[in-house]
Amino acid sequence: MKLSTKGQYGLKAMISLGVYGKEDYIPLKQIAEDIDVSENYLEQLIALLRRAGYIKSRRGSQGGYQLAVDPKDITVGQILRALEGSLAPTSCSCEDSSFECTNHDKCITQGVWIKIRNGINDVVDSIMLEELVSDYENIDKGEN
Amino acid sequence: MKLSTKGQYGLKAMISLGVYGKEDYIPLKQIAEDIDVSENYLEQLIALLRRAGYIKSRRGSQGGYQLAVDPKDITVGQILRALEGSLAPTSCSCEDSSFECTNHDKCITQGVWIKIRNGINDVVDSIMLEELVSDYENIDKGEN
DNA sequence: TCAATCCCTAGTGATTTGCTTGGGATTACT
DNA sequence: AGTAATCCCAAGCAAATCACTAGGGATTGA
Repeated sequence: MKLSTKGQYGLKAMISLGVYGKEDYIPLKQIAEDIDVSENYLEQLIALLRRAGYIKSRRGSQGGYQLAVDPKDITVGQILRALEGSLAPTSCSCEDSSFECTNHDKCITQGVWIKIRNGINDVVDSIMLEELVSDYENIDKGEN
Repeated sequence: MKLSTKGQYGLKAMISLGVYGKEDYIPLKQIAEDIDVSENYLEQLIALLRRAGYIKSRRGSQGGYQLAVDPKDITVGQILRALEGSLAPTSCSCEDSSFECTNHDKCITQGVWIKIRNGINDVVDSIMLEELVSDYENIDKGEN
């Protein structure tokens, strides 16, 4: 029942971009240093977030990445689902339900999995990226 | 972010034992048939639940398994944690915290993981095994 | 005694994870 | 126009984990 490192690094990348703001495009290299992960791997995670419409990019020299949305308009849940897929604990409790329980009316436990899924979504959709960005900025202030 | 089949089969095994009640010891074979899983695999899952004190066993002829607790005294959360370990989404958010974040004061995201963990635990600890057992019994009634 | 049952450990093929590698396309700057 | 900086993309791969299987030992009731 663990999140993969995609969710962990990817969310940190979004926080990092949130801190930089929207004036410049930040190169991959810099974000990778900030959150201590290899550039090549981070690139793949950022691609997921870009395809989801949460990050925009500019190629070439002076290029880089930037948030495509305002941190107060996006939830941690949106970010994690873009990176990890559904946060449901079983395939039979995914939102799209393309994987249905074979014995769907007799499956007692499916109700449990759906409650877990809803519980997770409630938590992560109640946290805006903005909150984490300002947490980060406050810690920096406190330490210097 | 998926539960393993341990949690899924193990919880079903507990429901099955709950339905049988405490008069007889139910042999592994019968439980395995009920929930459609191999005996050898189920045996390993039941061993986890036995070591956690939730199932008792009798060896030898006429032996088998039986709940060691009343279904109204045990939560789905206790069962899942016995099978899966902590339901925390990262090792740095486990209850025992033997895996600490290396950069523990600067880690912004740890707060998110702990909220997810608590959200999951709240859901699963609010469901008693008894509820699932009676759901099962009601479905059987409805179908025959 | 012996058949039924639980108990335990080791092995194993398939899948997923967490990357690395390497080449191509685009852009700013000179 | 050339070149360095950067993003984009797909393939490959070692290690870990998952979901079992296999098989032998211990215990108990008839």
